[in-house]
Amino acid sequence: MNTYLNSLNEAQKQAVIQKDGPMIIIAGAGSGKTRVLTYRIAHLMQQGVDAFNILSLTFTNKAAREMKERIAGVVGQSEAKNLWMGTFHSVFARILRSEADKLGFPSNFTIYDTQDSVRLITAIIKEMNLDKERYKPKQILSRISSFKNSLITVRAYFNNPDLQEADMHASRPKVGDIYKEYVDRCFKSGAMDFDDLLLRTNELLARFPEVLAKYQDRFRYIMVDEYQDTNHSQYLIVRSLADKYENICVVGDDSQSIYSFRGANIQNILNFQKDYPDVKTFKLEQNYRSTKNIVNAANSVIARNKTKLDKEVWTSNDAGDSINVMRTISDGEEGRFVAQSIWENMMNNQLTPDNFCVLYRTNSQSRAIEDALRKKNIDYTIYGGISFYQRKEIKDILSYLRILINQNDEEALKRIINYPARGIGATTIDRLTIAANHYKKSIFEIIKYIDKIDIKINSGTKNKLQNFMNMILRLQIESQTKNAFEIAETVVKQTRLIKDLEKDGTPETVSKVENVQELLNGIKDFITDKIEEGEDASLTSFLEDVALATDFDSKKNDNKPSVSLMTIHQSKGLEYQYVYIVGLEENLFPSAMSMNTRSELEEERRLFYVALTRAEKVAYLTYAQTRYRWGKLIDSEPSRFLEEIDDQFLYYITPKIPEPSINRFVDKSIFDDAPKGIRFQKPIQRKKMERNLVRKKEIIIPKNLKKVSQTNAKPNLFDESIVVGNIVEHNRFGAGEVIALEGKGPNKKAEIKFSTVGKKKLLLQFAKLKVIG
DNA sequence: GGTGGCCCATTTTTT
DNA sequence: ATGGGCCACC
Repeated sequence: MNTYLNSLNEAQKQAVIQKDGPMIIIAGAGSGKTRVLTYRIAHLMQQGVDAFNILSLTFTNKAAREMKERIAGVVGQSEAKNLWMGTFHSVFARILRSEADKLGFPSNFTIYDTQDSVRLITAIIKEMNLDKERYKPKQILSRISSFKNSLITVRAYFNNPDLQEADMHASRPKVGDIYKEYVDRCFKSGAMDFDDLLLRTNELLARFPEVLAKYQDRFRYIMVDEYQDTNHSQYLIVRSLADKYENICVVGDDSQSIYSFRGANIQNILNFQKDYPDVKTFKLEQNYRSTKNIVNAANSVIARNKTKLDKEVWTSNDAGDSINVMRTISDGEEGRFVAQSIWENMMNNQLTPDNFCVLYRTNSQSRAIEDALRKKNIDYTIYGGISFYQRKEIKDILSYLRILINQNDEEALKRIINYPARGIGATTIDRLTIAANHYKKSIFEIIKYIDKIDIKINSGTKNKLQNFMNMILRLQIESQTKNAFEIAETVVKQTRLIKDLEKDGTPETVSKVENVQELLNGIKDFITDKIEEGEDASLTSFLEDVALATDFDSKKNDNKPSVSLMTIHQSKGLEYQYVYIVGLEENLFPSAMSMNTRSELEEERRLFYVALTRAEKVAYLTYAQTRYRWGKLIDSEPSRFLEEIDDQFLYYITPKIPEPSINRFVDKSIFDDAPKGIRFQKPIQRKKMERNLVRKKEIIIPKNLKKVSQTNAKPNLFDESIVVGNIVEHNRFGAGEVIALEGKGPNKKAEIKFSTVGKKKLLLQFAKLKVIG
């Protein structure tokens, strides 16, 4: 038989060679799921199935790309290229583009990201004169999103008394009206939001039987990865498409379902066997990734969940180290511990930083870790947070590009119509919006016909509007002959955006200008890549990529090995030798928002399970007794998850001490003005561990040092300390040498030669330099 | 209509 | 702590 089959265990092999009919692969963490999926697709192709007839849906673009590469390794590049592989959103965006006219959308429809959606909803709430305290735009959006993911259209909403009652009860009787207006406005703008990409696909398949038949015939073999995180809308798409041939293979792990907050429905995987009674079930239970201690510890935690499928993950790997538990005084100390520990493990085991990963529940926790790693000169890459494409200066340019593709794109238009300033103010935009709503046209069309309609805008402003419109129209014409890079470059030049940014010359704007440059380079790379691969290199294609890209997908430019910092959600599917899970505190992890119901808590527990099972060799769990949150120092209790791990797998670096019970009835901060008693800290018991002593010495930082770094408010401490010849470190530019100083007090500047960006003059009071040599 | 300063929320996770 | 939104003044 084929050689690749020999590298598989029995369960994996069975799953790979099962060709037809419905099947489910329950894949425990680290059980070689991707291998199985990859080989299964390759095997199908070797059995004569045409790549064009295989649809494989993944959770991230990155997963799709990697899988495609691996399949190419087995069946060859040219064949692999024909596979339909990608995220639900990207695959169906592509299909929607080619069928858009049926739904009344232009084929070059815009994809609204969350920011666009929130802004539109904010505008609608304002136009409807609703109280934005009661109607919080983000909350409204998430409600609308959940409607869409459950296929509750506007009409379905108004036909459903229960839903309306619920909103009435929540004192938000206008939710349905906002929903309706939001959908109308998206439609008028030729825009779909993320949920529309799924909802409209369902609409397409439901309303047009011939379209359904076409895709049913095209996708004879369907595979869905991470099935536990599909929502109802995705579920229905898959069911519809698979309805004819029923060659449907879903893969997932119910223990790793962590996206219910965005509508994922764990029941999809739990009920798969009910949907297809003649389903074949395969269980991948052998874990190849982690040590026994890690696998068993993870099992001991997840065992507490009631909702789960029956499976037993095991490993034949070594027992390995115990899982280390570390308590620190503060989040700052937690960061320093992590940095110190990573450094020691790197030194002791001759490891590069890319073997380490720090996982946290919320993005905001990254800061303390970053600070500590930077101080130790350990390279790190931070994933998530505000993505590059969300930054204002980038979104502004993208908005210009979007308008060129789709002039009805309302959100793009509103961003740029007066940026850079061209004398078109809020009042004008309000009037245009009212007219647009009245005539059921887009704002851009209103501007086009501004002389022909009754609108209260004076002639000077009309002129400005027409100048703006003409500029866009001109650029549109240019965009027909230029490629995406050239047109972006033209936009930047013609709109004088960079000039506008440069005019106030603070270091922040310097970085903005660089970001713009980076965007242009990115577009250039995109075009080169696509042309090389013989794929669509158009501006539309670029914008779609951007809209659906996650932070992971934007490849980091330098490939210097670095420690990875990310939220646990983002770590799904990844693995690292050493994993640090930080912030294991009640109200943080599990999150305070997720402790109200059993199912929410179970999801947090699955999240913890995911985090722990990322580790191959060593895991560290840390928690801090105090932490800065909302700009305030708060006390924390250790997470219940620490208690839930079977003790035999744990090693307490800091001894486990009974926490003083906290009075939950009275907020002690109301006594803040009372005289402070002596703060008694429990002596640390040093029974077992020498290595702790070493660590302790390293990580205890004099208290005043912390103060110093935090009171950078008024007089910058480094003002006087920096001298010519110092080696300093800058947040973004990295290390550099001070070659000259000028000015006094707040105007004092240093000229610094950076290896990365060359010479720069920076105002010391802003530059936040650290002397490192 | 534009700009600058003040105030406020923000921190759960993301395609 | 920090950025974004809003208001008041130019």
